Amino acid sequence: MTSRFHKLSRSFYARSTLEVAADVVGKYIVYDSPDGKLVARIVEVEAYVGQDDPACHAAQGRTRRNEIMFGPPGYAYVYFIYGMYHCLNFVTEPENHAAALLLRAAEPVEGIDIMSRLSPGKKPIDLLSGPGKFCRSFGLTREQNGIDLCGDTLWLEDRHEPQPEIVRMSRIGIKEGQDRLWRFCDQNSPAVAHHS
DNA sequence: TGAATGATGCGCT
DNA sequence: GCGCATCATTCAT
Repeated sequence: MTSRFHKLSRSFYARSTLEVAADVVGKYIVYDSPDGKLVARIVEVEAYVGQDDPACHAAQGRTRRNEIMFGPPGYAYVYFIYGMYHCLNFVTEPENHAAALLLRAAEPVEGIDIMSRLSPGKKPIDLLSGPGKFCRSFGLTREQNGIDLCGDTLWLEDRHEPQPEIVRMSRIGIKEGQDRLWRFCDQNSPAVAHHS
């Protein structure tokens, strides 16, 4: 039998970041990790869009850290923050348009035992309910920066579920650019920060 | 239940 | 040196 699950192709990412953001909520992220297969349902993302977005890492131009954002779409951008956490992004828009989606929260689906080993003492719903927690529970670090999301290691899947009810909110943890409603959430997910 | 804070190290001025 | 796309803990109400 053929799989009902469809890996998202490069063209999915090669669009306006806000379009991709609205579409990516409710999709699944799959990681063929060294410890086993991990699957989660995406419920919260934030858009960071190019040179005109003061909160975007690419706002000050190209650097060693952010260069993956300037490349072609459909790649993973992983960075280290606050001395102890990592954050995962999906690069969007055509090459030289530096933009990405920050994965803020997801619901664990498969490999919960593995995630719990990486983040001890957490209830399943709290394993992936934040960008730092997601990377910790998935075992993602800067070693995974630059992975091709159209390859066989880390990718997104459409599992053909009904489109979730999406609410747009202000982005979290930034000083400038809070006027833009560029946080996209599944309104009904218990893993979403119910913050303003 | 919400506000304040410390942990901790890299990236860039 | 300073700031940071976070989180867990502490303390106040």
